[in-house]
Amino acid sequence: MVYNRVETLDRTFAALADPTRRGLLARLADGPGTVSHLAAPLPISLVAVGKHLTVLERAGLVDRTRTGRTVVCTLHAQGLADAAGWLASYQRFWDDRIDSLHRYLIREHP
Amino acid sequence: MVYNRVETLDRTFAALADPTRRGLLARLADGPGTVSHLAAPLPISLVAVGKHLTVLERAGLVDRTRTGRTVVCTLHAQGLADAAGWLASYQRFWDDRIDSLHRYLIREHP
DNA sequence: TCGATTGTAAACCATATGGTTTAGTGTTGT
DNA sequence: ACAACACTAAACCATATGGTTTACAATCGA
Repeated sequence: MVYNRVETLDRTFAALADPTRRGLLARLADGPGTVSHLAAPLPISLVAVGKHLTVLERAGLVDRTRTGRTVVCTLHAQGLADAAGWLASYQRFWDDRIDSLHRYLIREHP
Repeated sequence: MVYNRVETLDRTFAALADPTRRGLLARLADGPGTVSHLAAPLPISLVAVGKHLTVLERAGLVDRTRTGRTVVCTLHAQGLADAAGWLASYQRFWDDRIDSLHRYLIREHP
């Protein structure tokens, strides 16, 4: 595992520890959205949502692309895959029915 | 999923966000250990390790059982399984890559 | 052009986190 | 009995986090 990956895992798990951010990811799983659109249903300010999106971006979980004056956010699953890959190394502790090929792919091609 | 699980997910992901705690889990994957034993190779105080273990216990990731004056810690994978379960709902966002890699391996290395 | 819209930056606040040192509570071995 | 051991609790400190309000920059539409 590349050393830099450790810091990324830190950021990824820390990003996932907040329910607002997990909610944003769940929303983005249905498709891209602008910052305003993502913030609209939430009970916090637009500024706070912007900060959450910055955290998610630094964790490698979302991409932000500015087009004009709006910023469209999309799910960037690499961070999620990294976190899942780390957890997969512990899968034997709770799941006997493991797909060995899947584990092999995670391990050999992270 | 039970509603209360959300707070547990918060604690679980937050616990996993610290490299010292991930190291403790990796160590515990090889078998149980006392607090002193777990702390010995680490460059921080025993007190700090004890706090980390409290965090891991509250996150449902380790069990602590006192026997005499020593406390033996064991991996409790339910929290890890919960986190992996949450991530699994996003697996379709990166599984395509795994599938194509699988097809590549089958095609190039039959 | 100019006001409205979209988003970020800055400053601020309360609380949480990760570490320390020092005390304290049991437990063990001699 | 009692000193050493294993761990936890308490107090403390520096920094991080999640939220606010206000200010700012950039873009769009009329």
